[in-house]
Amino acid sequence: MKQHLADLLAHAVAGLRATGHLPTDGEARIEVEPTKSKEHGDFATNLALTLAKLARAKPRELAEKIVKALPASDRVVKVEIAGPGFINFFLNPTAYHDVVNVILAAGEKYGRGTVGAGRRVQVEFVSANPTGPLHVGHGRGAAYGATVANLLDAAGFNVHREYYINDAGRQMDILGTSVWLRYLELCGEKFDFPVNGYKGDYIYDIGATLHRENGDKYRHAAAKVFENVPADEPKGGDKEKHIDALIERAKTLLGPAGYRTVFDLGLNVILDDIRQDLEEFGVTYDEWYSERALVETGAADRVVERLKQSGHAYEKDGALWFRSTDYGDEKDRVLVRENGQKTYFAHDIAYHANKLERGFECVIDIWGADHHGYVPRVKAALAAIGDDPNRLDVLLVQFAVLYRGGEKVQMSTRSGEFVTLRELRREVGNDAARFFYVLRKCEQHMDFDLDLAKSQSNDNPVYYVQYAHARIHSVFRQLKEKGWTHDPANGRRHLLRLTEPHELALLARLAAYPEVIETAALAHEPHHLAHALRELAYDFHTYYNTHTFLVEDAALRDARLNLISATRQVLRNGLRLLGVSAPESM
RNA sequence: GCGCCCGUAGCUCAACGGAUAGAGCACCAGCCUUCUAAGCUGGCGGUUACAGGUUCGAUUCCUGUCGGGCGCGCCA
Repeated sequence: MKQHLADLLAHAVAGLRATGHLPTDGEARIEVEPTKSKEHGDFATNLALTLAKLARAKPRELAEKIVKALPASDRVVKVEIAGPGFINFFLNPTAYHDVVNVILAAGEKYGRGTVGAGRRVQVEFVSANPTGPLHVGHGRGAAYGATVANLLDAAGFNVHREYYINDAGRQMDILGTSVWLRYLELCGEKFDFPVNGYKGDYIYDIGATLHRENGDKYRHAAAKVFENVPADEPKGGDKEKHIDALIERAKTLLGPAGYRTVFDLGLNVILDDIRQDLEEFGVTYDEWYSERALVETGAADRVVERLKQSGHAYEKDGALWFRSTDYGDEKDRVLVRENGQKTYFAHDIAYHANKLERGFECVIDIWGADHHGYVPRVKAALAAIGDDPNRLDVLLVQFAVLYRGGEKVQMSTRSGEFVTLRELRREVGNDAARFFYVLRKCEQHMDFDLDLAKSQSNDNPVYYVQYAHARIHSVFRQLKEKGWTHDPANGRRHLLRLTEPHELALLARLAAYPEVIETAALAHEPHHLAHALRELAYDFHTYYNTHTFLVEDAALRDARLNLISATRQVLRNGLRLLGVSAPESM
């Protein structure tokens, strides 16, 4: 419909240009929007306002000319000029009826678009360190990323979903060492566990597995393990130096193969847990990309070398620095540490260079907002190695604060008192979690009301939308009980009977759905879809409350059943994109 | 101190630079013999934090101030 009006306007503009009423230079961007108020018709364009300057004419006068130049259309009953120069289109109500046929014919494909056809994009999200279970912060990134990816897919893009496994680096060494130390405790060794080690219960479990499968194979005397290791913090030492020395000791005593076994056990157990958690949450990936693999293939070395060769890196204080300030970063960043180890940043440059090399037109990263300071340096690095930093779009997801009984749920990663994603899913269910997480745009701080998410009432937007879907199924069950059947072909012949304001509103909402998908996909903003579904549910519920569908008049009945059947289809399609179930009864 | 994000109705949040800034909740007044009351109708509620600027037009863009969150490591 929108396109049809845009075509009419384009025709008018071309006509005005041909007759010299409009200059031929300058582009005319034609924007047609659904109106907010019925007084302004069904669709409106601000074309005369945007072209006024170019045409050196008053907007309203230009609008007159445009309207005169418009070709006739049987779908448009009236065109008005209003306000400062808006052109309002009033549609023939029958123009909307066809959307019912379109939806029923397209089925689950209704809403899919083609803007992304032939374009490959990558969405990397969650990518939490495999050092422990996912918490509710990761949950938002998971729901958000999965939905953005689904939307892009629906908009026709070729989408690659990826999880970057941070399986290299110091944090993972700390994890591996923590596992080993817990294992040593189970072997009977006595010592103080390092304050900087990972203390979660799951570390004990992994240590126990190690012990069960290997007995004393990796056992070394505590005295040997802690010999000459700098003191830990409680004993007046430095906790960082303490844990680093323990990592080195683990590597020496266990040897490369033994260390790798312990390390990989920790990594794999936790990664499997994360994978399972996400899968249960309806979040799946095309690829799990290993940082360690990237390092082991020499990609990180090569990218550092490139920066060195091109003069973007320099040595200082025994380390190798990237001059990111040349590209607007606030300070230069270390690539290779004094101890010869490359930083996470160096690996990440290699990773992002690799992503772009893989030929994605656009690469989307979804990060927690606490990583925002990291964006300029990654973009700087991409620019320095000759890539276009604009191909990388980083979405920063703000934290979600949980509320229960009107009180903030206290969380602290430091003390280990964080709420896990799994706990949240258990408490409110996958559907509510997925829906609530994408109800706000990512840069918005979110208040997550657990009580609301759990409540089975219309105040809960998830139930409200799901119930609309279930209610339509219920109507069809009632139909059967009354001994009637739905004749879609008959309904199709009598769609003209749908003239009630509630029906026209519902039709307009259904017709707008594909555009919602496109807008949400291109803007990477899933909340548009969540809101649109709530509004669609609202239109349906009010319609339901005002009119009876199962009337004696078979023509009207079938037409209405076609309409609500189409509504059900759109609700199902939309919920599917959000990763929320569409129940048939509640 | 510097940087990024946010500031819209009592609360939670919307609004490609467009018309009279919208929803839901809460509150107030009505409604239930109905295909599910898990509902409906109406009402109340705003100097879009503040001050400038850009223009036909600013919640939206720019500058500054104030307030909240986050970050500022040779961790990841």
